[in-house]
Amino acid sequence: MDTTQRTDQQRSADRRRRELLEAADRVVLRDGPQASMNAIAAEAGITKPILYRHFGDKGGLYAALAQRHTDALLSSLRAALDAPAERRRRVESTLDTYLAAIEARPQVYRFLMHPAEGSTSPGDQAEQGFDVGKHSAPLLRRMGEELAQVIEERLDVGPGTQQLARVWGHGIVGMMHAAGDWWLGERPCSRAELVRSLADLLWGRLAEAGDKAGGPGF
Amino acid sequence: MDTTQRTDQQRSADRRRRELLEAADRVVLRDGPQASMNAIAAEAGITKPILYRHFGDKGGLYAALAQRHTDALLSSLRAALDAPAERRRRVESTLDTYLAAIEARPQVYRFLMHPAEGSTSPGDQAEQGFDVGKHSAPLLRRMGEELAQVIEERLDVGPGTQQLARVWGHGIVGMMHAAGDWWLGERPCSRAELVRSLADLLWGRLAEAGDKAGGPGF
DNA sequence: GACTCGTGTTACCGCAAGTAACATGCACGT
DNA sequence: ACGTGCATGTTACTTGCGGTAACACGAGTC
Repeated sequence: MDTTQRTDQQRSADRRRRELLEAADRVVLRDGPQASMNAIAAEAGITKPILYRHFGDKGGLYAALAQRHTDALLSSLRAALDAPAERRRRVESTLDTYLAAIEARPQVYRFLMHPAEGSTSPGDQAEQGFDVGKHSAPLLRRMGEELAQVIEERLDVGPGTQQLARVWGHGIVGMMHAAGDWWLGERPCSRAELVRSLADLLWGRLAEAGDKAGGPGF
Repeated sequence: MDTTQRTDQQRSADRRRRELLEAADRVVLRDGPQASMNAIAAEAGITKPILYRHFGDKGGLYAALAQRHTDALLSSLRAALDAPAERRRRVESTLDTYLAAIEARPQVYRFLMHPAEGSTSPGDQAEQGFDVGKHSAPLLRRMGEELAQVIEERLDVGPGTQQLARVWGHGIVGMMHAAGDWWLGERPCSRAELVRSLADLLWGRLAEAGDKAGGPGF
């Protein structure tokens, strides 16, 4: 059994797969998260079963698509995080990178932010019990873990650093995501302002702020 | 046209509506967010069309259900936010209240955290274009706005307070949500530890922390 | 008793996910 | 040259869900 032949087949399959993913990408970009398998197949010039042979089910396609974008975004974020500058500047640049990305392709990120959710396979009966948690998108999870790792590697906050880093990683990512989502919907200010405000929050300006006169304080 | 009769009808309709919502509640508690209209109707001892007469469509039922829980949760949060204690303690208590809630009824909150999303009505063709943004759950939005208002009312951070308050409101809520969601899935620590860590983050411990030796810093 | 009106039903449509089962083209071992 | 695999493609189907139309019963009103 020579491996060259198998490699050939695999290569062609991989190329096809990439083509299909690009078609899917186009459709998602156009139709948002509710893009149907039929529509994607049509865009790719083929029919549904091929998609299913390549990706198993919709979740599989979703996962593959998500990974592409997640990888791309994460590498941008890593670059921002690794740039040679003081910490505050790096944090701001990272926030801005994320926001620029969701601003440029909202439909895609709207798609990415959802869990599998459409996991109601017909024959399925078991396993719908209590798989609680992990309802949030893989993208968020991955970003959270990634940031956690960066924090843990580079920051020294004494004992319990590891735990703290993970909490902070997910927390910061969540903050970024929610604020970004809200901002995208209402556009209440410029991206730069948003970035500054969020960085201020992380820099403890909330804790430092003085109470307003008259109230019970905050 | 006497109004007493109409009031009677309305009252009975309202009671029925509440019964239906409680049935829906039970189903969502059991089946999670993918609870079907059929299942809910069955739980209520009736059939689908009645649900549709009461709530219009699934989004309507979702909205009604969401409002109940959102109201309940928000009033708890407000209580925590209004308690007579120093700021840090109030923030921690608010975080803990939220986390306790999602811990107690994960399925419900999993349900609440989703947008309408199932908005593919059959006859619908228009309006699926670019309604970008507002993809996140009403619950998150409402919590964000609420917190923003509290911050704006009670905090003095100089000019631009209003804008800052809204950004912070949504950001903090997002942080809480994402961290909570992750925590619920992995249970890496106790609720109290999580609360402390998040409060530390808001208190600027990230900015204060020293760089670890050797790395490029963070 | 006919009229209406709210409550309930069955039976259906449209659509999307996912699956058989069948067809075709291309590389091979003999 | 010829069958044998095997990937690629198709059409046609099943299942399940959101949503609706059309009909049926029961209680008050004139």
